[in-house]
Amino acid sequence: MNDDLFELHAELCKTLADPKRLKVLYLLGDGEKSVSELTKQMNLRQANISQHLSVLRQKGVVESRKKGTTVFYKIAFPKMVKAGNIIRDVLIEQAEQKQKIVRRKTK
Amino acid sequence: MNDDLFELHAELCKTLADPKRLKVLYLLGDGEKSVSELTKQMNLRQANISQHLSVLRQKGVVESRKKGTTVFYKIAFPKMVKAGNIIRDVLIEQAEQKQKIVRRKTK
DNA sequence: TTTAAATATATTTATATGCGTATATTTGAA
DNA sequence: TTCAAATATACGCATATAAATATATTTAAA
Repeated sequence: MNDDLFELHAELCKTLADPKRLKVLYLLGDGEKSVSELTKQMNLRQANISQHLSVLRQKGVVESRKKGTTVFYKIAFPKMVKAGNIIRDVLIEQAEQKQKIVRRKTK
Repeated sequence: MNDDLFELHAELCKTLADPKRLKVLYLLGDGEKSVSELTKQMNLRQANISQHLSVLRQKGVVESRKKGTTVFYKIAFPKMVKAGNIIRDVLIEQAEQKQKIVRRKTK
């Protein structure tokens, strides 16, 4: 196993290691969206959204398309995002399990 | 979709967003290992390994077991690591694709 | 060609994180 | 109990990153 791959993998994780960016990807899950659409749905400043989109684009996680003054973003590698969703499902499972344990203890 | 889940997910990604920690998880893939074993295989200082293991343990990614002065670590949620491996596979695919494009262009 | 809308970027600030060094803690053996 | 081995932790430093603010850029329309 090549160490470079761990570097690459870590880079990707770092790219995804931000709740705002994860939410952007979630919102892009059902098709491409413009920056202004994302800005509205995310309740964040436009500059901040652009910064995050820039990170995601540089790392190849999203792609952009320009029409007039509007820029549309979409997910570049759906498969990769699917993997992320699996992780999220595991997290939910975990959280539910913890809840059960807490309930049992407090009974 | 609850925003807390994105926070949780980001936390996990942050935990995995380090090449050393990913390598540790890879090494733990075929069973539990002691800190000293990991230190040897990783070619890092012992303190540094302990720091990384501490992060992984605090986030619930690994579990530890003590026998004498030796502490053994193992992966806590194999399913989660499996998801990580899917991501790695996608990364490899991507890298291979890029290589092909480069080859085509340089011909 | 001016203007406004949409988006991107530069800069600053605050905070987080990894590593190295040194030291503390725990445990078994002498 | 003293010592050594295995592991963990505390501290300082350097670097990376997110957010806010301000400004630049691009494009269409008036």
